[in-house]
Amino acid sequence: MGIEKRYKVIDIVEASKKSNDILISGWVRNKRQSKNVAFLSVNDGSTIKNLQVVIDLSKVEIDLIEKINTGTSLSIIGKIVKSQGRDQSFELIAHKIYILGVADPESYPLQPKKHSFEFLRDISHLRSRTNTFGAIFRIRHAIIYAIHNFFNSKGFLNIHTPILTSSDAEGAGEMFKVTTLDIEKKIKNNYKDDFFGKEVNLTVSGQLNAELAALGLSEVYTFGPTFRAENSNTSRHLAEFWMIEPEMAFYDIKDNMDLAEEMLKYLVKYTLDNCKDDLSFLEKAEGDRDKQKPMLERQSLNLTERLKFVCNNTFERLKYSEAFEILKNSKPNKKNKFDFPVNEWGIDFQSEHERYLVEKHFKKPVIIVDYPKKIKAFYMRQNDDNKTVAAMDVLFPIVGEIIGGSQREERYDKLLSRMKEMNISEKQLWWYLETRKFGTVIHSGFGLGLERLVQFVTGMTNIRDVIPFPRSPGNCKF
RNA sequence: GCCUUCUUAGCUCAGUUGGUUAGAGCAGUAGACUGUUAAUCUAUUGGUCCUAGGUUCGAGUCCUAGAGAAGGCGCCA
Repeated sequence: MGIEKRYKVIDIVEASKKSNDILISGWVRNKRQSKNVAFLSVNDGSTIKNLQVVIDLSKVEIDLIEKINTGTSLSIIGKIVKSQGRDQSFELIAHKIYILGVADPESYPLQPKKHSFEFLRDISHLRSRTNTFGAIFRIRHAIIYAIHNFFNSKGFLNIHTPILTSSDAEGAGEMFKVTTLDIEKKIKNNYKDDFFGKEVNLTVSGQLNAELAALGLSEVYTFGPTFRAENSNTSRHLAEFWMIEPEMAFYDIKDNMDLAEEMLKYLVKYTLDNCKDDLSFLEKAEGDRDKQKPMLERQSLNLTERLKFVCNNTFERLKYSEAFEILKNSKPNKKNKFDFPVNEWGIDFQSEHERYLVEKHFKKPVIIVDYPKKIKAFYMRQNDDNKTVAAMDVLFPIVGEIIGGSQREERYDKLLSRMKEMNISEKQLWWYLETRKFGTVIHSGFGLGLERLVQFVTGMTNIRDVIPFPRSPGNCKF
């Protein structure tokens, strides 16, 4: 061992490499044994498919074979041949087997059977060895790659915005404090003695910094971790998640919507084209789970149908006021079926309202624009009606709000007066204001939650299952 | 943070109206079997019924509190 080139499982199951003796390494998913022959299903994470390894028991030490169980890591040198079995076209006839690490079958928690996602979440350190999580993480990678691809092809620059931030004026949620002070000693909030000499938090958004860069580089995007200390206990919130935030000079709200729609379609199409095996595995798994559910809770479209649906349909665009009228006159509202009635212009839509618009009324992705200014952030551009701002939310089935964005207020006076109205410290954000003082231009941007997109593409119902090591209230394991 | 539900073998789950020694499938272990594919067949090990109190002649089952989890809601991406 050592001289042979290591092949990946995907190289063999997709197209036979016809060298004589080749080397494969991976983890055993399953062993099947009869009197004269044993079969191993070996996976190395390169594909959802397993490599079938055939062992002639008369030619290999039996002690060695007995040490091999589900979870064992090994390297095998052997020959690729056409498979006699029905589930694969090629298989590896083992000539030499090296056990790298045994896995005690009495204590190894993964079995060749279905495990609940809750159980696998408790063993996140091992769950990437399962079919489902292998598929999810390969798809997650494909999406990340496609994001950079998309922006690069459009001339966007990737900007790293800081993770440590001293601005707490963004209003995007509760923040995690960062300090080197000894909290055991109960120092009375004297941040002058702290590492940075001031109060510092983990970022809740890279937007304000990205705006600075866009107002000089034209088109930029950030793609980094985001931290929210909200006590959110839902299947679509994390305390640490990854967000993509493009920020574009010379883009108005319509350009912004066009970009958001083009991008989502590109990313979904990319996974349809490049993750076929993983998607069809997830689709089948979802179908099996659906069969256990009552008719009403089942998906009306299967996974790839839902993805194609996004790619092939123009997103419905409408103003908040139009959405408000539709909801106000909707059957569930008139019959008092909503928990939150739609009666007064200016209310914030609840997720039941968004789901009605997306899943019942339009039956496709929806972009709502021009929200009432009093329910939106200070930096959003005020419309001429003096009531609304150029904000947009892209709503998807199941996951809800997948993108939130706006045209930014580029007029110094308007921005300043809005900050005063909303009690945002102009002293703290002097640098933000200066971009409007010197060479201001119209510009726009939005935030896309990576995990929510991965959730939609994989059909996973809990966001904690689309990030390798989820952080949520009361949970920071692994 | 609020509401609802759940917690029984390593995993997935049964467990009747409160009643003797708590069950199944899978995994594990032992064996059988000429190429299997969540292999099959036979036998078999394995339990603090989440924790702490309480009611009762008797609690896996009923009550109270706590812990953890899931789903829904709010906050949002």
